[in-house]
Amino acid sequence: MNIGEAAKASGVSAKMIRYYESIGLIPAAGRTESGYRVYAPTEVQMLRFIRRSRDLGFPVEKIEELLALWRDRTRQSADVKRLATEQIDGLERKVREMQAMIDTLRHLADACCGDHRPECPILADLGHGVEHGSDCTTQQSGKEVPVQHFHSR
Amino acid sequence: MNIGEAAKASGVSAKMIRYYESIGLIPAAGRTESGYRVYAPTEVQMLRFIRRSRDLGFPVEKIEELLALWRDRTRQSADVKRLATEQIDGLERKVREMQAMIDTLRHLADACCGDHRPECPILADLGHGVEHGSDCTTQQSGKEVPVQHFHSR
DNA sequence: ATAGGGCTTCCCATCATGGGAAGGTCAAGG
DNA sequence: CCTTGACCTTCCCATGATGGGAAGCCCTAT
Repeated sequence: MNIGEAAKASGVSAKMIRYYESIGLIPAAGRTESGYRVYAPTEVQMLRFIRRSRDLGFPVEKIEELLALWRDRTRQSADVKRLATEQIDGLERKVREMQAMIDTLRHLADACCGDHRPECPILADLGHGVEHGSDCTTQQSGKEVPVQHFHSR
Repeated sequence: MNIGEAAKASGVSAKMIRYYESIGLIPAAGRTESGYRVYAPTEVQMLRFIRRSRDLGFPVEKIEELLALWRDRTRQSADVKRLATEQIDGLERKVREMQAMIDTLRHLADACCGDHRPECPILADLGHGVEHGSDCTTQQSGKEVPVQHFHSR
């Protein structure tokens, strides 16, 4: 099995397989006489493990630990669970950060009528942190569109 | 106002200010005779605009567009709102992706008892996409811990 | 033998940010 | 006046995971 076939079978691109080898995440593959890398099913399985771990957002550094635990028959499942839990916590923190951005953006976008006129509370906020209350509603036909409540998270 | 003061006043590091200048996001600052960059309040305001935009997750490329609209007195607020909405959509997509990872990870972590024994459904899943049903509960004292339902966001 | 496709290595780019070195500048205090 | 320390300048390197591409070798089918 050469690198192209291993790539197809594992879902990891040939480029990435070489990269993982270069940084020592996987052991150096065997070679044919002409220098082509050769992969056995075991190695493809390891590549699939890496692929799935990446899909769950684990950084390569953590995958190194996961692989070590995978190979270690005397591992304690607590160690694996801790890695998974830390990963969950990290993802949740990022989600909270992005959710805060989304909430702010939606708040601003809701206050922007989005028409042909130049008045824009979004730019006003970015530029001055709410300077002149140039809310586009002040220019409109009397119909007040009150700013939405800001739900953080 | 030199670069250090502008950095403090805007919340953008001196390093980043130079970088933004080098990529043309901001115009080249004036210089003293000795070559020090000089910043006027207007420029600090622009830096604060950039800072706030970055805090909302906008990539530099989009900030360029936002700045152009900010300066353009004949802009249409619809254009600003479109940028904001696209940003919201992009963030929400990423949040959904991460939420899916979180759900999968929590599902796996819940199935792992996390004790001293080596049996681990997390590793089993990563290695084989659920091979031998080596759920740790099978080894436990009869008390079944059913796998949680998997809510995909 | 030749063509095409796959393999090899090596370099470059991404995106936004920080670290650090080498050297010039400024202000305060001896 | 000179030193000291804190600042500024430019330039190079690193991050993390990935892709693009060039130059050159190898294999297989025609």
